[in-house]
Amino acid sequence: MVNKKDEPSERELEILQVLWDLEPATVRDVHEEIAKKNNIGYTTTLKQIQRMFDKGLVSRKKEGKSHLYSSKIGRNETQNNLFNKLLNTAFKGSAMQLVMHALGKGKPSKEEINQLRELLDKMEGGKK
Amino acid sequence: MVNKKDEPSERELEILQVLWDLEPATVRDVHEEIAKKNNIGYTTTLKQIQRMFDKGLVSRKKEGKSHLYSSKIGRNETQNNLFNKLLNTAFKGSAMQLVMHALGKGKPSKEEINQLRELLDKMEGGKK
DNA sequence: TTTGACATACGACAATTGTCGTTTATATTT
DNA sequence: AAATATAAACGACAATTGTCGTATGTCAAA
Repeated sequence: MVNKKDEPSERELEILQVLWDLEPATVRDVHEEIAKKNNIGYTTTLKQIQRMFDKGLVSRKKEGKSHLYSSKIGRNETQNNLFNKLLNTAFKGSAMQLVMHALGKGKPSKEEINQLRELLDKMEGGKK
Repeated sequence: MVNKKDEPSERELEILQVLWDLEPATVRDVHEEIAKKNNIGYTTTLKQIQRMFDKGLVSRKKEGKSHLYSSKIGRNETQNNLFNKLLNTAFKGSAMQLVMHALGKGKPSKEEINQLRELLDKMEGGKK
């Protein structure tokens, strides 16, 4: 279980996002999604995905004339990595600061606020 | 006020971190810090900083034979940008999800928890 | 004023990333 | 089977990044 630290690049992350929702998906599928927001050619997406395959970021299986791709790293794991990176670089490891920051931004609904309170209670309970 | 989207690179961010703490600082100052964690040469850091200067990420002023550098973008602004990026890419814009994630990780102290509760109260208050 | 000791400036190089154009392979439709 | 779509494979190219080595400038001590 060698911890390969493959931080996906910007575009790669976009592609992974799509895959996590649609997988297994063809290059075309992914491209259509990506192309909604970015004006790039099909072969660009194709190349990107192929490189991801070479790096082992995604797996694939032949299906007719095309390939069906799936991500090899999970959304959760990736969130975790990126989160940690942000935490350690920009926020100097202070999760609290990050939380405050996050709360300051989005406007949580009443429900969400309560949900958070509960979580806090639980955390406090579970502590010594 | 042209919104130049200069996401600092990995290394650049490291350098900014140091600058935010020490500025105004010489290349040497910054390098000594960076070198604690990374085994790279002085000219590497120098070059990096010079490029940052060219890009307008930092400013400088001659002081004797060396230069004193300062960051031109604030820590806060940068945190904001990076935070947003993470939010939109990996967390699909759900700040709550990110908050939960963050709380799940670090173990906030009792005090911090209370601090958070207060913040929640305040937020709820400020919402219709 | 000559000599170090540093600091900066310059230029190079490899790897990665984002983008394509072109060619080749493979289904599918006549 | 021949023609037509599509998908994949290749190879290219420019920009960015991380890293240095070498050359040049400059302040300060001998």
